[in-house]
Amino acid sequence: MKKDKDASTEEKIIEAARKVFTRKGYAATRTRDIAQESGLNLALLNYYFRSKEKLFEIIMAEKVVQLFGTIAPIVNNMDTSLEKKAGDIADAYITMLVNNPGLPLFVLSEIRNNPQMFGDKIHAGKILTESYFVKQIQERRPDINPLHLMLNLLGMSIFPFICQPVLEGANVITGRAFESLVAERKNLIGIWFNALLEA
Amino acid sequence: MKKDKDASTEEKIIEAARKVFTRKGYAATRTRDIAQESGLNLALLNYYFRSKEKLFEIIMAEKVVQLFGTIAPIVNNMDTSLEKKAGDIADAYITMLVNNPGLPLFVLSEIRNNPQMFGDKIHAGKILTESYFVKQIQERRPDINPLHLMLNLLGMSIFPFICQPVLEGANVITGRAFESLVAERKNLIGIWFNALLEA
DNA sequence: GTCTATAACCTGATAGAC
DNA sequence: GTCTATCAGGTTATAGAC
Repeated sequence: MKKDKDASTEEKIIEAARKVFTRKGYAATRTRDIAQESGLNLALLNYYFRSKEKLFEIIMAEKVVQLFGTIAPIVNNMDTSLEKKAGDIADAYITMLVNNPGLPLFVLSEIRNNPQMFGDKIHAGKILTESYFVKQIQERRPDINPLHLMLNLLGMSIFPFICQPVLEGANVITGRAFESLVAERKNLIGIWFNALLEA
Repeated sequence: MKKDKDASTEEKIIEAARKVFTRKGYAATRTRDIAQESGLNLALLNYYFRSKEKLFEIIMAEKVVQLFGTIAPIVNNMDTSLEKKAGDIADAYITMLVNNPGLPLFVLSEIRNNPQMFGDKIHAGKILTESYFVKQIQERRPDINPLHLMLNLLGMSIFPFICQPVLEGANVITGRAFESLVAERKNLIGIWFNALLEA
């Protein structure tokens, strides 16, 4: 884990851009915010990255991989059971999202704002339709569209983080308590998913 | 259902603002976009609503009520069982969201972008902690934080709509097929929620 | 490579004719 | 009430000194 102390100027800008873009979205962030957050000045952003848009594309590509790539190795593992995979997926997502709580809302909003910009760039399609995990679901429950169960599993893992700003704002559950709650879910979701497989 | 033909100028602007704000979010919409969408000119927006921000506040307040108010009458109904309520909530949300698929992503993003602006304005707190529905969950499963089951139920209902732009963009499921899929869930979610209650 | 100053452009809001 | 033209301020990007 490199720290700011010895980070290159380029890396300082990237790190600041990560923070600001993911917190406020593309349209609402000002390049001045990124410059200030990085402790550097505005001109350097263009010196290193040519434009706000180019800088954004770098961050966005990185975040798309982070969101959709987290479970890629799990869903195509041919050596684990359906039940094990479900638990692994929940665990992987929650562990990653506790450190990046704003990630899903950021990526999904930006895709909404610019649908044509992605499309093919997202391997979510493969995970949701062609993965070994989906095949295992189909074998177990040939009577139901496997997408239903995928959405339930991903929703149970990711949805709490999408709601976090509301839960915080409405004082339903905040800070550490929220983190404890989602940590509990690492184990519960596997159990719940099994129940859904039987239902 | 009034149509544009006899809608007042004020209503034309509101209707255009609804469309543009919910599709692109506050920061990314230009008042010019709203003017064009309404078929009117820029100056009229300020004539009727003073500023972009005031116009936005009207739309946002409306959308917050739409998102959080949809299930308010259901969760406090003292005459229905836990199981019935779960099915009713799924049905109410999905029915409403098929006509407003972008609503959750819009409202949740804007709250993230401006957390302090809301906070108290959202009765989500009451629904998630003080509703009769939550009491019924606690009675049935005193061993688990009822928020877990609320998040699962709301996630199963709402999460597919949050993913819709990705599902469309990655060609996983589009248009009519998506609508059929979520329609199926109106009945399935009640069954699934019962399974979670037992798990 | 890094900075300050500024150009070029865009956006929200208004003035004023009709 | 509605429109065109325009202002004032902010934002991205660049020029040019160091």
